[in-house]
Amino acid sequence: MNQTYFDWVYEVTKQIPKGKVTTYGFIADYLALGSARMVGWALRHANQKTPAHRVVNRKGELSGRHHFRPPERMAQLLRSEGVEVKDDKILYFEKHLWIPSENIHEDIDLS
DNA sequence: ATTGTGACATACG
DNA sequence: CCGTATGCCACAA
Repeated sequence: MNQTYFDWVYEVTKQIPKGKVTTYGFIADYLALGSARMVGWALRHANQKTPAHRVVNRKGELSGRHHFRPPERMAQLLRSEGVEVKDDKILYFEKHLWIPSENIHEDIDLS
């Protein structure tokens, strides 16, 4: 099976530690391929194993919550990991921010 | 090949 | 703060 851009997005997303979050832009940046839009689009196709709730937009807003069932689940998952969420925004966003390019030291393998 | 579609980001008024 | 415009580019039809 040919791996696609989507698979890379999933791999990066799976590297996000519990209690941390990152943005669509940083992921796109790390991949140096596609764009932030592609990341969001890819995550829409993400399976349940992908912690897509740890990816938010640049303002720290849960812009993808409508794709969760129910939508409140995204914030719920984040809170359960110690991330404070208020009004669909992450509080102390910078404190929880996790940047792929500064934290992933090994290349992602596509098998 | 062409068109439409985005869970975005940035710039501008 | 809000709305609009533009760039972005993989993917499906």
